[in-house]
Amino acid sequence: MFRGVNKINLDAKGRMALPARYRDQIADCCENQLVVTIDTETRCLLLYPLPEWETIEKKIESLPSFNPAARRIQRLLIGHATDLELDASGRFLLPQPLREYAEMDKKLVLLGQGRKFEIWSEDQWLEARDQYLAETDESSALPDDLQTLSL
Amino acid sequence: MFRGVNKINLDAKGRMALPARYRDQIADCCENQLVVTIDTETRCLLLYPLPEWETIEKKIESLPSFNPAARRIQRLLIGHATDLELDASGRFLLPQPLREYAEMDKKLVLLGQGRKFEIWSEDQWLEARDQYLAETDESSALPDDLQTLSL
DNA sequence: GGTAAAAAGTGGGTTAAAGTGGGTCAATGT
DNA sequence: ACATTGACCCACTTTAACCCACTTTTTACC
Repeated sequence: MFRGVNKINLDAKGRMALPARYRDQIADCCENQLVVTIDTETRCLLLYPLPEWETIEKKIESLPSFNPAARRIQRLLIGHATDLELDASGRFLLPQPLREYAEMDKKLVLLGQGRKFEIWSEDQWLEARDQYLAETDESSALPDDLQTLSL
Repeated sequence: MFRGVNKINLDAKGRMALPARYRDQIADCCENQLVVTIDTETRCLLLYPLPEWETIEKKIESLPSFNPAARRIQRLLIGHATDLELDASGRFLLPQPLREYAEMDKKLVLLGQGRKFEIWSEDQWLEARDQYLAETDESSALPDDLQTLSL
């Protein structure tokens, strides 16, 4: 389970370092094999351990090719999914097209999100977060089984 | 499983290079024998490892010849299918009629799509992608078993 | 709490590999 | 026979993988 916010710098070559506290876990669960792809709703990236991604990919891939909604998801998610491997110092290269998509410059935020991470440009993240905060919990409709969630 | 976006240049002779990261896989699964054909829904091309194509071709061939929709698919897909072989530097020649169909000039995008690739003119791809992104996940009707897909 | 040591983060140089362009020659068909 | 096209080969340019070194932060121990 990945948790937490991490401010990270992208270097001039487009590399970012995975924070040290996640490295053991990543080495264990996927031998440093990761997959990044785009988030289709917001301009951020999703980072999965390879096995985790593969289960998702299988479901998406087996959808009927003539269904337009299926093609859309396949092209967006599988189309942008890129294999990554950590280098000796725990860094990886973010593919240029994905950096462009998420409007990334130097300052990034890595968000732990359970079985995956999200990677945001810091500006985009702060903006999105403030917007979320501006909405009240009541104003956004939750699925039924979450109405009773107790924090 | 093929994944990912790759920006590729078409040279003056109409050749494109298969990105190095796919070469081993292609050499293994089909000894560099590929088949390219058109996508019937959008102006892009489909690139298959030969064995993969053959199974698809068999299915298409066995469709009833008196069904007009079947004839359409047969003519379009099988009709445009062209065998390709990688040269020593991992490149292949895209047949001119297919280049015209997909409105290709210099800048291309190769999209990994599971068991096949898609090849787009970069302009066409960006346009199609932006259009997909403008649709929300909710608005596009997915098959039931994917409604619950959790990324 | 301060200091030293270790680890993490960061930057950048080097080198090998990938990508790209183009010339030549052989094959094909007119 | 000639023109056109594609296969093969070679050379140049660009990129990214690898390695090393420096800075900063954290941790441990005094």
